[in-house]
Amino acid sequence: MPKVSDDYKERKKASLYESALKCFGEKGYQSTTIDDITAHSQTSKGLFYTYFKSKEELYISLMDERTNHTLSRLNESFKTISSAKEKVHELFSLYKKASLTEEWRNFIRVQIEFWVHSPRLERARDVVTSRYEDLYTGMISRIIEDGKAAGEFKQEIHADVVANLFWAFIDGICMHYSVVGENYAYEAHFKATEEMIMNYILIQPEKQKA
Amino acid sequence: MPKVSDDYKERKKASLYESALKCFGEKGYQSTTIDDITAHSQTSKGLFYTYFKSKEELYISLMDERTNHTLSRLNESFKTISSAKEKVHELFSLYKKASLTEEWRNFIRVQIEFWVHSPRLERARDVVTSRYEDLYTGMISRIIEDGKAAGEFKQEIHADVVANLFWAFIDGICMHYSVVGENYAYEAHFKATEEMIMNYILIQPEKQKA
Amino acid sequence: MPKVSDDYKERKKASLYESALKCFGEKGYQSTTIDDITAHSQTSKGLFYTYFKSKEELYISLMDERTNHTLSRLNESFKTISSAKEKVHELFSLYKKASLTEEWRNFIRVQIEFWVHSPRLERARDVVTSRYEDLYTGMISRIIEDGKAAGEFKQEIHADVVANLFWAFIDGICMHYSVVGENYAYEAHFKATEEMIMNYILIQPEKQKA
Amino acid sequence: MPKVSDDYKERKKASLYESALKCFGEKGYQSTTIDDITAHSQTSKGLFYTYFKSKEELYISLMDERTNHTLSRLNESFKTISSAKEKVHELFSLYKKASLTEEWRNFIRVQIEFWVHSPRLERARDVVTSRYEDLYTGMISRIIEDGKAAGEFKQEIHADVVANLFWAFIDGICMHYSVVGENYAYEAHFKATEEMIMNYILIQPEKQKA
DNA sequence: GATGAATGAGCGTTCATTCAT
DNA sequence: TATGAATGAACGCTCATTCAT
Repeated sequence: MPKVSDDYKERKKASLYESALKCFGEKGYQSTTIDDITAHSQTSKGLFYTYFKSKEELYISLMDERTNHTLSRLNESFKTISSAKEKVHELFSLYKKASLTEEWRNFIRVQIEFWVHSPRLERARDVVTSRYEDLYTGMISRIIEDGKAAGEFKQEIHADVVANLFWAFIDGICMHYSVVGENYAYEAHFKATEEMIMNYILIQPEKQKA
Repeated sequence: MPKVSDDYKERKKASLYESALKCFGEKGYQSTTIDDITAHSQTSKGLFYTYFKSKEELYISLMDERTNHTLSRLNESFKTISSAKEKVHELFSLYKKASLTEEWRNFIRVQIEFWVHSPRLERARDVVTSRYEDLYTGMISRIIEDGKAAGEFKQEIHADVVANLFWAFIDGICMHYSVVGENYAYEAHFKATEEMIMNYILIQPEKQKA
Repeated sequence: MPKVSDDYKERKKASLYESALKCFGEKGYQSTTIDDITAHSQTSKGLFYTYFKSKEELYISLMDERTNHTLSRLNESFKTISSAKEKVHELFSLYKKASLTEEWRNFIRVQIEFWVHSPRLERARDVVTSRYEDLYTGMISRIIEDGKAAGEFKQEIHADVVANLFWAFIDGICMHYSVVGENYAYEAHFKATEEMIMNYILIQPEKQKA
Repeated sequence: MPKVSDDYKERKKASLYESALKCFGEKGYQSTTIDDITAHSQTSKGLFYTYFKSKEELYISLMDERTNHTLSRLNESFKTISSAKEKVHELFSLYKKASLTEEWRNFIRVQIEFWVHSPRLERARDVVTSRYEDLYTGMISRIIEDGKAAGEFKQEIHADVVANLFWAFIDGICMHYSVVGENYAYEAHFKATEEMIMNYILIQPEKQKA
């Protein structure tokens, strides 16, 4: 079955990515075997290795790919929004919405495991540092700065600290949610978190009255 | 005679716990071998299995033990504090202080890995659920309720939500910190987080005045 | 039409032989993969299997072909030489000359590996036995007998023993040379070996005079 | 079954060495599996790895050990012999005697395969170079020099060339023998080779007469 | 009790071979 | 005819666990 279209190969690879994500989420990276992944993808062990150099390479490139993908989707969402405040609100809405699916919780579990592993895997460290550190935090940081410049946010807040905290809170909530499961009132939690952060950064209109 | 023997056994076991924690933090649970642990503890593989039924049992009971220990230390700290607000402040101080040591970051890494694993290990789920859910969150929840009753905190806040968020934030920050390492401005982050939460729960006397 | 096709096929096959020889010499038979060979030949794995039934079949037929080829070249060289002594001298000259090229050392390595493998591969055993035993040794043996009949060589020498030793010495030197590499003074070794053998078989005219 | 005597371990290791040698000779290094070796030694795969870091390490250390062992046995044989000529004769006798056993032919096959592999295995190259180059050839070279000094051997011969050729001839004969098997008249071959070499190096008494 | 030798299931990875296109 | 995707048996190596001493 040779000479196969690039599109076909793309789909094969995507299917392996998806299977890997599923299995990593269910059993963890280390406990997932190549057989698990290929069985889930309905292919053979051998074929796996024409797409990926090793299990580790799959892991890194999977996380890299998903992280990039999420990032560009976030950036996409911001295109039509001009207000910094609205952008922050949009972020919370997106996470609130995403959190509904089991697939999402699965992804979160994989992501966190990847993070915790990352200090021990050189290439993972790169992904975490360059993607998370630079891009994710940078994105929020820029929004905050924009909000400060536009007079929406307080001048005294530190954009970097808020950006870091934003992701720390999101990840903390997601982690708890992914562990606790259905019983976790994630909607109420996201709502309260949004309030806390907005309180912290927004110039409060009621203060004007006083 | 049995007294001495028991004491000796207790120390052996404590030493194995300590070694396990060290290794788990450095290499991860799965990558740590029994040999790693016993070598670090200067004992033999055989002895290990007189103390623990399996590697998994060690894992669970280690985490159980540490979680209990931390919990009682926290409760201890609260004994001399009567105000709810001060208790919350004390919590932040404790975490800020602890974060300084590498040993602590190591523990955080193990803890988070344990959490992420927990949905896949029945006994781990129990520990996480009963210890974290019930005790950790319950402890904060009770403080909040006390604060509400004492007129320190707003009536409209949900104690459970705040308690959950408190741990979610702490864990999120710690996770990022343990991954990012030295460059993470954890003190500034803890400070800002404390402000956000206090803002959210405290009845603000100064606003009334203004 | 079939002529052109056949010619094309012949060239393809020759190219595969050449690539195989190169790779076998560099990495060894077992460590050479079909991919190595086809990549070096710029063809596909599929095509390989239209020319050869298996990797082993290629190995056998490659060695068979090269052995035959070498044999006929040797015989060719003898056509214009009538004296047995000159023929033996020519043999040494040929090997001395050949030894200069890296390509040749490569071939020697492959040949020796093939020999050592041969007791374990039925078909290889055939090639070694029928080609080497019968033809190579036979060729020398006949030259020796001719020399004896012509009064050039001593009557008491055993043609078979000398023929076998001739190849044993050549192979021994070549093997050491192929392992030791550039530092091996192969020319001096060939020269001394020729002297030893000539001394052993030649009727020494000068001794009579003295 | 712990706390086992050093002697016991020594025997275990020796048994693994012996099994490995047997299997390598029969199937070749690459085709021999760890299971082959441990099955022959009646142990388990796991135990193998407490004695050897890897299959390759076993290979190298096996060859190193055998080479050293042979070398010291040769040196031992020379202790009671003072004449250089007698030493050379002793060498031929030893090889003639050894050649009788199938075990010996097996060893030769392994040795030659090791040599041919050696350019591709860094550690093997070391063993071949330092043991063969330095010790084996050096040993013969020194005997030749002694013979020259004692007036037994011709002054014009090059000790190094003769030493190298000695081993080249031995290895060439052994290689052919190990391939051809029972039908190879090794005794006649060794006898003729000894004559050739002796002729080449000895000062001939009959020349004195003339 | 304390040790560490012994076991073997299990996993990542390779590669000769097949065959649909 | 030519390609290279697909397969899966096989192998090197690891490691939790057992148990003889």
